[in-house]
Amino acid sequence: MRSTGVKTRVDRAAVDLFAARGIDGVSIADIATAAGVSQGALYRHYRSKDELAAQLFTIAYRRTGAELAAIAAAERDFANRIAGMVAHFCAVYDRDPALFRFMLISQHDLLPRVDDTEAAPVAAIETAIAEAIAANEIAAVDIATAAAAVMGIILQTALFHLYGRLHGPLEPRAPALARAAIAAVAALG
Amino acid sequence: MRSTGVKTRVDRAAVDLFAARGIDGVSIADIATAAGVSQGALYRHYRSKDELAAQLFTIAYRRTGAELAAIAAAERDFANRIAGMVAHFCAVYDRDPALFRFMLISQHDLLPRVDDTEAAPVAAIETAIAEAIAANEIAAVDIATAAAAVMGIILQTALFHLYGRLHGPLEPRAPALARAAIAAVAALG
Amino acid sequence: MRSTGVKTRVDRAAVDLFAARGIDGVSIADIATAAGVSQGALYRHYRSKDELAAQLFTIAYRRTGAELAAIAAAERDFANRIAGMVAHFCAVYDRDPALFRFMLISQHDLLPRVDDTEAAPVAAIETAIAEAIAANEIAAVDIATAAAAVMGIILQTALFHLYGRLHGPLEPRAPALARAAIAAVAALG
Amino acid sequence: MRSTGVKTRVDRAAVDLFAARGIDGVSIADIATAAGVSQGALYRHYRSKDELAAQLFTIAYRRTGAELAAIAAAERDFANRIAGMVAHFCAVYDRDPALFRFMLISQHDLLPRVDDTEAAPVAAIETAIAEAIAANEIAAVDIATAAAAVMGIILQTALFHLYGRLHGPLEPRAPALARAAIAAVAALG
DNA sequence: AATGAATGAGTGTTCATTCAT
DNA sequence: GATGAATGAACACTCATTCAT
Repeated sequence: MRSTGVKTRVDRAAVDLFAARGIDGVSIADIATAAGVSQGALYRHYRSKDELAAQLFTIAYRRTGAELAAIAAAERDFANRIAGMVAHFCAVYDRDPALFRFMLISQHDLLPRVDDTEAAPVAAIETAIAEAIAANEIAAVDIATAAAAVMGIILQTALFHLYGRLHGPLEPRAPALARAAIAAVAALG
Repeated sequence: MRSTGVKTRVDRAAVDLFAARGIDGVSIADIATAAGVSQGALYRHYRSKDELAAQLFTIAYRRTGAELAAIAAAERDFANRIAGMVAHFCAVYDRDPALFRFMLISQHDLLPRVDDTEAAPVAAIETAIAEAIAANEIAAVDIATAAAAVMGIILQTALFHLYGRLHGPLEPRAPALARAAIAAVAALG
Repeated sequence: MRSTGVKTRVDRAAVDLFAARGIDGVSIADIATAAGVSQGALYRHYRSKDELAAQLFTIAYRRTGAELAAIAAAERDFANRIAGMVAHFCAVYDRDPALFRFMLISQHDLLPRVDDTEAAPVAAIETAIAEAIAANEIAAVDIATAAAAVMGIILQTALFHLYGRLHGPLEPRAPALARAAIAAVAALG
Repeated sequence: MRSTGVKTRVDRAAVDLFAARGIDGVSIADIATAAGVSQGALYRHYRSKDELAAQLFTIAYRRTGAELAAIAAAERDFANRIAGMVAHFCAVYDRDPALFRFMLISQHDLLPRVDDTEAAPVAAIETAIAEAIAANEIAAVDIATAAAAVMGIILQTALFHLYGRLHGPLEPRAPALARAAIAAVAALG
């Protein structure tokens, strides 16, 4: 039971600081101080600042992708799948807005490093759309375009919340967002 | 007396480099070299690197906001206003994807510095939605939520294009995106 | 004539410090301070500490090699060539013992980086030996072995001087060292 | 109660690594890993990295000095003493070239710490020369100068071998090197 | 007006050493 | 005794900014 919980504290501090100031706006010294750890200790868990950021991103990204895929697999039709995934996005946001913000603002740098393209959250959405088309639940649409609309509605809502344009938990908004997403996809047809 | 257009070249180089590597990934030396200018000359036009980035962002941001407002003002009903604005976003993207990418990836840092809230692109969209509600063109919806959906559909589409998920000019996609945006807003009601 | 002589002062300080404490025993801060220059200024002339050390070594190494070759070429027989080269080594030592010491102690690290094998001081000695054999001035010996003996006599004498085992300028000792070198080569035959 | 031979393994690993990369190029972690020991365990045998290097050097240095002195004492005349000592140097080199290289490249740092001047290998050579002069075996020469020539011939040959300029075991070369050393000393007179 | 050398604070990273377990 | 996580003081290097020319 050695766990001083160094890694846990480092991860938490890093996500919070990265979310607030961006990866480049945060120094290793900042993270170490916020985590209550020496700078050197950090390097026992991550080989570099780059790896720290990439790990945090990749793990959250893959986990979210896997959760979305599981949710979609558990629902029977397109509408419920979209509703479930939208609700999950909202729940993820509500639970840890800093992590969500970190992912939004660092995706431009870090997405290219995630090669596991199947683990992507967007893949779960694309799969749901593709299957809905195949099952004649919705009209044929370009899958990438439709997925962009769905993700855009969710992520921009989260962003507006982060910017203070929206308030309160996101999860109660999930049903409305799901309806909007489904309508948008239908309108693309 | 050749107007070397130092500022023009600096601005161009800065946008391209910022878009490609992020603001922190680009040094003043990089920009000066790419612009064919000395580092010192750069400081004749901008007091700091921060100011350079903020200026580039703010000007493009306000110009886009003003153009959107003008387009909305020139159209008579909600559907045409959304269509016009969506088409304009697409045109802006097609004309200068680097500028678009610069704005997308640096909004998290630079948006807080733009205090002129009326000049924001989102303000034009919100106004169009508010007026449509007032004119009973659409059902009452939360304006910010609806604006988020509209912007999300547009911006995420642009992002997918930047990430290589979509190809070809965006403008031909404008009508479909507009339909999706309008449908999404309607579904939120 | 901008010359603040930064490079000159950096080179001098670096050689002196490297000679006294070894390359790894000297920090960039040490060199900058000793040269009366900021650390950053140093990087305008050398891309890295490594390159600084390698440049100082390579230039002195090649210059010495070229001078030895010129001296050998100017003399008619083996005895005079060895005498000239030994005298030159002594003169180089007397003029700048720190540079000599720097070269002796850093050869293990830096020699592998000098690819120009013809420019080596040892090459001049080997050439003189090979030509003496060809001209039947001396008996046939293994050239590398003979060159090792000649260089060993010179360099170990310099080392003894650096360690305080010998005193006074080296040049007066040159004739005796040359005799010893020639006798050693002859005895190897 | 298995004598794990921690110290033995540490010493071996340290010599090999120091020889290959220099003292400063090797970390305690490197040595511990190569020796299959924890870093902490290393400090049970040596108080510091400095002390480790100094001990390894000093012990080998003194042992070699003592062996040379014994060899010289066992021979009757100058020629046989030099021959014996040269042969011993070659044998030491052939048996453990890494140790030899370690001593050659670290002598600049570590020699000043060996205060026991009588234990030095060079002392054995100087004694042999001094006694040969006293016994009228050779002409009077400056002892330090003559010792430098003898050691230079041996050590530079070893260095050439380490640099790949010479090949095969050194011991067969011992007689020739001894002749060269004796001739060099004679020529210095 | 323009240059680019110089500055110096700040960065990520390494590593000898310590010490709780 | 042995371990290896933790420390913290270096270190090499970068870069926005200044300023003498």
